This record gives sequence, structure tokens and C-alpha cells, in this order.
Amino acid sequence: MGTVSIREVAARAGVSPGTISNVLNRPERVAPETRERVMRAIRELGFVRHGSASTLRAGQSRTIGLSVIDIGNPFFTDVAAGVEEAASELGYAVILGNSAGSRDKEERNLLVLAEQRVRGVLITPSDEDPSRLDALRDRGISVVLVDHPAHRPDQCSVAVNDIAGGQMAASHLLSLGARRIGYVTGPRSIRQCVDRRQGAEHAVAAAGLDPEAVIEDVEVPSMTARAGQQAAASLLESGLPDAVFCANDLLAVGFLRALLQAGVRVPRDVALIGYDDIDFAAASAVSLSSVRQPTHRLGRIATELLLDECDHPDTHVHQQVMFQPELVVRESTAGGARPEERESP
Amino acid sequence: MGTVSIREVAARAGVSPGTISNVLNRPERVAPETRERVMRAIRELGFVRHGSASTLRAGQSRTIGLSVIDIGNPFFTDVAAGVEEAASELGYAVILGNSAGSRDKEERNLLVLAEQRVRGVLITPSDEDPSRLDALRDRGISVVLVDHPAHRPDQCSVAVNDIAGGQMAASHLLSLGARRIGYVTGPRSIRQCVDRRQGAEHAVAAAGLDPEAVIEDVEVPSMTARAGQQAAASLLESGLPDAVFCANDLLAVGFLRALLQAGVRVPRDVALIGYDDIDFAAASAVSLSSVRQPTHRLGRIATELLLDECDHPDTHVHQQVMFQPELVVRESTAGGARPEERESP
DNA sequence: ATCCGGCGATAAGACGTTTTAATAAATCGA
DNA sequence: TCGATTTATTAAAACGTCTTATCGCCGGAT
Repeated sequence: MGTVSIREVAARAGVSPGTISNVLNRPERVAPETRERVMRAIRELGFVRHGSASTLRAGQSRTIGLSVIDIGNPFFTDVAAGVEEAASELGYAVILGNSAGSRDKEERNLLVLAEQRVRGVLITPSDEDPSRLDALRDRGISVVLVDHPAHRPDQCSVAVNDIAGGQMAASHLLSLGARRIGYVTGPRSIRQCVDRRQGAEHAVAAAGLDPEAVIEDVEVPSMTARAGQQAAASLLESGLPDAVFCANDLLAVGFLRALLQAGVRVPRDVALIGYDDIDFAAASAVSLSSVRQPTHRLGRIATELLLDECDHPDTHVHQQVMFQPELVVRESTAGGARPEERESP
Repeated sequence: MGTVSIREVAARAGVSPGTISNVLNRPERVAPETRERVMRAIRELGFVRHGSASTLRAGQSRTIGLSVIDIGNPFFTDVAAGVEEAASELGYAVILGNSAGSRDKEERNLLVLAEQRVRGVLITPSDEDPSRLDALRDRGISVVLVDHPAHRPDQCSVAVNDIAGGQMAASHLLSLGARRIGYVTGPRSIRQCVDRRQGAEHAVAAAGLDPEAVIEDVEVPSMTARAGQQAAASLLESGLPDAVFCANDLLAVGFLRALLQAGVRVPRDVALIGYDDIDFAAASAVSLSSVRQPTHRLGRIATELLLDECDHPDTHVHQQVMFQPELVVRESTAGGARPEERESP
């Protein structure tokens, strides 16, 4: 029972342990006949290589870490699926960490990854502080930023232009006639929220208007549907703007639900746009306009960059990949906020 | 640079390597003064324990594996969040595997987990074949089934009564007057699909009707929104029943979308119910009736059972936990399929 | 003064693999 | 036929930690 080691396989095949290792790691160096004999012994004994021993001796593992902010958000799930797919193709396992927006939790997760001596880490950092990541790099663990542009040239990153996305969303709302735009956002420590707002400001300014007068912030503590509902409640109390831009679709879905429950008509009374274009945006009560990001590719490319950096450190060139988002118009902004649309009640 | 080992910490603190190990693993055995000195050295040198060396020597790791069928399904995401949360609290890391419905992929994932010498595995098996899991158990890796009842008394499992759930859904549809019910299902190899149908049969039989005459199967190859759309297309062609029961919400969301696009009114022309009660069920175009499962708890309890089995093998008693699902009625079955509801067009 | 028990700390040997240098065997050119 | 080269295999030493048995020390009982 229990564990069968390389030694027993060696005995069974009538060779030395070193040869087993060669069959496993450099099969071309061992004679075909011997190789076949060893493979048979492995099969017959049900041998499975001890990854920890291998990692210990070889000094490097076949696992990578993935640290995301909210595994419950379909955006990150799609990214994770892309990561898992690419990693699995290249023979790597993925250790998942969910920081749930907490700095502490993220730190603990990174410690676990460091202990596991993962080959590299894919991370959507929960804040701008680079010290923890530098610590990882000092330990020889490569880091690729996901959905976050790298500030340093010696670091890979894969991101989507959030400023452009915010601009698209806001100028779309402006084109519908909106002159007061609510911006429902998560904490300011989240770069995405800040960038998307900045993009919105650009759009407003480009339209010859004053961003301060047009854009009204509603900040909520997390980026979930529940928080979106809260935001709607607060805005219903203080007075609704012409249009609302939610920093992600989860917020928008919750926001929409609360609005409809309160009898507000979308897009007639308020136009609404989200961000991420998660699968359900198209299926929600009023189908949701949004800003689409190539999520699956984000995960895949990030993984490929990371593993290229790990497996070919000499030829690897660091890249900061920046994708462009895409506006998706649906019912929630169709026609829009102008009162003359359709007959009045 | 790079890695600082226990030995250097020992030198710095003026003790032997064994003492460092004791501080790390049995702090109570070392004098408070020494402990403090060691902790300081650890901090100053930025020492991080080499998990692989530890695993190799100790013969057991602090990681568990999680193998799910579809990480893109919010049901599994919620389960995974529960798992991650509980594992993290108990100091375990989670290695994620997504079998994407493929037997091969699942097998590869399990091999990786075996190589990593994970302490245990949480798995939603993609089929009924227990041989792969037995192989894991033979290697001393505990296995807990998630969303799947164990057939053996010496194995833990956490599941939800799918027969009861199917019964709830179907009897609800019957109570609305439905006499022909479409059942949109994934492959028959998926136990959930089979059980939920069986529950529906019970409900139909209990109503004094013939299940064969009432229930009409539409089988699709995967349980995604896209597949739901296909199912709708096929049913639109062959003629719509009074009501439709989709084996999960993803199918139902896609089904609903296709129906609405074809001008079919829900629930007036067709009543529709899904399964899982994912977050978006309440937010879809016509809010979706569904059968709720305690997903997060499923993941948490499964993890707690697994780690209890690992950490206290002597006192551990195997449990087959079975939760009861809950019917959630929303618009998609409100009023229902009877033609006399509301005025005609 | 001696012995005993208990506490803290240590020395040294695993754990299972990879790797390096070395050996043995086979192939080749002259 | 002989040395030179290549090819296939091996022996043995790591990798960093945990653990077992051992040892020294101190206080208290004899």
C-alpha cells in the first residue's frame, strides 16, 4: 500500500534509479528498449512521481499561483478558466487564491504560494502597493499582473484599457442626451474604478462639458450585485440622474434590479450601462449595455507570458499587453434618456 | 540571494536547525525566550519555509485538490468560494482543477493532484466510475464527493437531494396546469440530470399521470447557456410544451433568451423553471423560478469533512450529508400556462 | 553527595528525486 | 588492431526539512 518510489520501479525494471529519472525527464537519452521496460514497470506498479521530492531537488516546481480579488465575479471566473486551460496545456497545476478584496487575505495567499515554491504568480493586485510583489520577485518567483498594467518595464502585464472603456461608456451616454451621469463605483483603491472614471471625465470634457458638474459619484464598499442595490437605494433617495454608469456588471445588475423594483423604467427614466459584459448582461431583465473585455484571452495570454518567462528566461522579453475594450449596446441604453422618446404614460 | 534556509536562520539565532523546525511546528516545546529569538531571525532574514521539503520529509502536505466540472458555472464558483474560505481558515491551499466535462481532463487533473501529494481531494465526479477515486484512496489521499452522494459507507460526501428537487420543480409546473413538460437536460452520464428527471417522474406519477406521456426530453451535450439556446431552437421547431424544466439555470437562461427572441411569452405561452438558483436567476429578463441549493455551505462542509478526515483520522466518522433543496417561485412560472390567465392579445 | 525526572536543545539520519561525474560498452576511422 | 569518440547507464551526492534518539542541565527528593 501507500507509495511506490522510483527505487522500486528501478528494481523491477532491472536498472538504476537514475535511469528512471531520465526516462521521466529526458526520455531521448535512454535507449528505446530500456525506456519501454521502464514504462512497463511504472505502469505495473502504479508509480506516481513524488512532486515535492522533484521540486526540492530540481529547485523548481510545475505549479503557478493565481490570486484574484473575487472568485464570485464572472469576470474573474472567465479569466481563471483561461489560466487553467493554458496552464494545463503546458503541464502546470494552478493554485487558486481568492483575496476577497482583503489585503490581509491576499498577503496570506501569497505566503502560501511562496511556501509552495510556485514557479510564478498571476495576480490581480488589490491595491497599488508593489512591495509584496517585489518580495516575491526577490525570491525568484516571476509575477505577471492580470488586468493591471505594469509600471515597471521588467515586468509582464496583461490589461485592458480602462480609460478608453470609461470614455466609450460615458460618451455613449452623452450621445443619448444625458447631462447628469451617476457613476457607481467600488473603493478608490481599485485602479479599475479610478481609470474608468477618468475615461468618463475625458468623454465629458471632450463634449465641452464640466466633468465636476456632470458626473456624480456613488461609492460602495464592494463590487457586487448587493452593493449595486444599495447604490440604487441611495440614488433613489437623493434623486436620479439622466443616466448611470456602473463600474462593473455585477453592480449594474443589482442596480437595475433595485430600479425596476422601485418602478423606475430603464432606459426611459434612466439609461444604464455596466462594464465587463459578463454572460448575464445580455440576459438580464432589461438587457444590459456594457463594455466588453477579452476575459478568457486575458487569462490565457497572461499564463503564456508567465510560463515563457519561467521556461525561457534567456529569450523572454517582458511585455505590457494592453487590449482595447469594446462597447456593446443593448436595451438598457436603447433610445436613452430623452423625454421625447415614445409616448408619455 | 534567492532562498534562505532553516540552517541560516539557525546560525543567526544561535541554535540548531532542529530548533527552528520545532518553533515552526511545535512552538510549545521550545522555551519562550528561544522562540522569540528564532522568530526575530526568521523575520529579519525573510525566511519562508520550503513547503516541498516539508512535505517530502513529513510525508503529508498542506494542500487539497478541488476538481469541478465547469468553473464557468456560478454553481461551482459558489462551491469553490466556500471551499477556498474553509481551507484557508484551516491553513490549507487549494489546487484547482477544471475538468470541463472531459473524462480525460479530469484524469489528468487527478494525476497532477496525486503527484503533488495533496492531502485530500474534493471532487464533483463527472461520471459514476469510481475506479479513479479508488486509486487515489489507495494512495492514502482522502476523497470527499461534492454534489454527489457516496455509494460506500467509508466515504464522505456532501450532496443535495436532486430527486426531491426535481419533484418540487415538476409538481410546481403541474400545479400550474401543465400537462406536457419539456425536460432540457445535459448528458445522461451526469447523475444530477438523471436524478432531477427521476424526481419529475415521481411528481407526474403522484399526480396520477403517465410520466412517459407528460415528460419530453431534450438532451444537449453541455449544460451552458449556449446549449440552452440550442434546446429552445429544437423545441420551437418540434412544438413547444406547456412548461419547461431545465436541469440547471445556465440552460434556463439561454433557453429563456431564445424564447423571448422568438416572440414566445414567458410564462404565458410557456412556463419555465431552472435549477440551482444562481444569483442571476432573479435578475434575468423574466425572473427565473428555480430550485435553490446551499452552494456555499456545500463547499464549506465538504472541506471541513475532508480536513477532519485528514487531521483526525482516528476520531473521524464518515458522513454522507444530504441537504434539501428549496423551491423559489418567480415570474417565469407566475400564473403559469393556463390560457385563461390575463386577457388575450 | 547522589540519583532521578523533566525540560530544552542538538546531532544525524532519513524522505524521493535529480544531477554530475564517472564507468562501461559500442562504434568508428585509420 | 588500436585508440578516439560516442552512447547508455550508474553511483553517489545533493536539495531543505522533520524526527528520533541522545545529551546536558537544573531542581528536588533521597
